Amino acid sequence: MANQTLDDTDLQILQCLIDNSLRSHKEIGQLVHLSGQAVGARVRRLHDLGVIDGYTLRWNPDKIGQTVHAFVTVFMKSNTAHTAFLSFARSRPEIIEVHRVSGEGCYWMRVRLSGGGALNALLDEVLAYGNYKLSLSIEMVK
Amino acid sequence: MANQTLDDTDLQILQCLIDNSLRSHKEIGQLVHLSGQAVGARVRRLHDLGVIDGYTLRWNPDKIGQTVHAFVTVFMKSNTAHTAFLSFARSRPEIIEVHRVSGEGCYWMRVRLSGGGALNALLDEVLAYGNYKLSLSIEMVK
DNA sequence: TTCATTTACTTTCATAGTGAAAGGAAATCG
DNA sequence: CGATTTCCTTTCACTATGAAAGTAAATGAA
Repeated sequence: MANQTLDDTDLQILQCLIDNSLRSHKEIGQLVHLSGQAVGARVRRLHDLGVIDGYTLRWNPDKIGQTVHAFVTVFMKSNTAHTAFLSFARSRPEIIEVHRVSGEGCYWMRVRLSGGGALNALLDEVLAYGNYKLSLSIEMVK
Repeated sequence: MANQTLDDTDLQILQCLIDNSLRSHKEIGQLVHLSGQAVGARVRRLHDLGVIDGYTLRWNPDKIGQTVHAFVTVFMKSNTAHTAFLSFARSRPEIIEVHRVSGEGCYWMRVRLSGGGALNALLDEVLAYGNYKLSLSIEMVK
């Protein structure tokens, strides 16, 4: 296999697919001056290199009733609570994303819920592991 | 057009596509007991209803050298800085996502950068609009 | 230099996925 | 009761795809 590095064409293809992963290789090929098959080969390489992890949707949670979008910074109350907290976080589908962070708090997470009641219930459960700070997203402006 | 509501099958299809948007309609159809074409029609409806916004990639920014992933909460220093800050944020490709928030600060944003130097430079610019709090993502654990 | 190898591409071809159209079954409604 | 609507299936034509074969340029060794 070739060089581990990506050239400009690879990045262009990547950007193009991030924008719309259904674009055909042929169409992308016209942009980057390659045949569709050559684009296909590069996409496969991006996959092999681990640059591309998978294909997914851009979608609208509030259209299925998940109107609350919030960010929660968690401050663990003890050193032993970490693994328990992690398995809790992983088990909850309303917790979309969790990061171990340095700076403010120990963990940061993004949650999506159907309303204030659900948020209240979730935060109550978080309290078992530590304190938190909450930011509600009013609008995603970018 | 039909009812505005989505049934369980629609949600199953949605979940399936979020997991892997390249799955064929036929394969999804086998899961939800429909023909591929019926799945296609429902996917089109999800599009029309605005539930599905587009198709994109799950990918790995650190593989292209963007190794720093950070969350920045911004506290505006004046009421007039908002629009300027927004156009600044929108113009910077390293600022991936921006939300207006209630709770901690005025805005929350996610940034991806090539290293500490770039982060330092970006934060310097943010200081023109207000103060900030920074959290570095050590690892995305979910 | 010359020949062999590698890399990355194009073209060709067989296969699979797609949307459009036509037709059918069940539910709704006057 | 028949008409309409909704949602589905089947069929069909078209397009996108990956595999294979062939080509051209670059690299490297004798």
